[in-house]
Amino acid sequence: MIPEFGSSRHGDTAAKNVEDQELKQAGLKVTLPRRKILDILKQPQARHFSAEDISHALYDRGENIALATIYRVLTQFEEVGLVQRHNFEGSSSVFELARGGHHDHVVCVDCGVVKEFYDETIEKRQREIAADLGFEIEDHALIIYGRCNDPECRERKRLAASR
Amino acid sequence: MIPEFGSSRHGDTAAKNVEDQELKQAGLKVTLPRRKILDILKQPQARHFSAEDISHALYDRGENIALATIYRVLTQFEEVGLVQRHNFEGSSSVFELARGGHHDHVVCVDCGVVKEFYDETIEKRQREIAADLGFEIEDHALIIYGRCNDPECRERKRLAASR
DNA sequence: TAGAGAAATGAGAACCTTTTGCATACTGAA
DNA sequence: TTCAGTATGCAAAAGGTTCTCATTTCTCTA
Repeated sequence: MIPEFGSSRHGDTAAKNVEDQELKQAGLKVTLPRRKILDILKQPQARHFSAEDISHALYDRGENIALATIYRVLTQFEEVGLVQRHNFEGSSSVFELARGGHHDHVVCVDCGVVKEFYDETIEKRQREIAADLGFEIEDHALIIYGRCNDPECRERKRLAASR
Repeated sequence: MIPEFGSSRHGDTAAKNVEDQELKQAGLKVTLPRRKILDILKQPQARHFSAEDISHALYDRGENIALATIYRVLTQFEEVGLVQRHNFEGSSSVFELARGGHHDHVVCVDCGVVKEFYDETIEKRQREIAADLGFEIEDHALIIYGRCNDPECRERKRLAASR
């Protein structure tokens, strides 16, 4: 039961136990698909995944989970607050692990890279505006679309297009 | 050719001429479907339409335009800047006539009513944030979801659900 | 630790919105 | 008025997401 030396990668026993706890605390049964999907969502290289992205990521790991299950699991994760769903421009929803704090997004229209930000000034104004209009805020989405100045942008664009 | 007394409703000759000019100025051929759709978009009672909404509105007027055409026309209108497309939460895009100024939206999660606002403080912060992150702003979408305090909200909700 | 009952999964069909292909109809310039 | 080039209607297709249902997996209890 003690993780052996060199086993510290995804699928790691210790990591699994952590994830099991998270799932249980969220009120969800611990199942293989849920654990694997959570594992993908936690990988540090990326933060925003469409259902397809997750499917591909799993495939790359040699795992295979039905798309229907991925959608179901993501929806459940969203319901219990484990992930947030965003509808960026374009067709499909993207999901990201909820890490407590709210934040908004800047998306590059060329390469699709996503950056996050939080701005209290904006948050405050939103609350004021909603109140002025007689609304009780439930949620909000602020997405800035632009072009990033990253030299790798063009390269990423090419990659994204070839998928 | 002079509009007769009592003819000042949609379909009005004078109004048609105005719309014809708008279409021409936008670089589009004047066709019946385009004129009719523009006419629906201009009606004062509502501002935000999905393709279905437009289809139904046309149907109610005894007109009938293929959904495919409605989508094509809306896309063209968007391309020439006549309308703006928004992706509120939920499945379909909504379109509104572009009347010059940019504005953002507050949407009631119960009845779906949409209110618009413009706030220079938020606009300014967005520009600053984008600049800080090295982005050149192309566009942005800010949607506040909440519950309105309108007594008719419940009634509208019922109506919306029954559609 | 085996077994029952509840819940979750896989596979594919179904759904919904949006797009596309193609034959026909219309628009606008000559 | 004619004609080339577009636009439209219809039906089929596409893309993303959800649903159905038979089968499998979990969890809990005996």
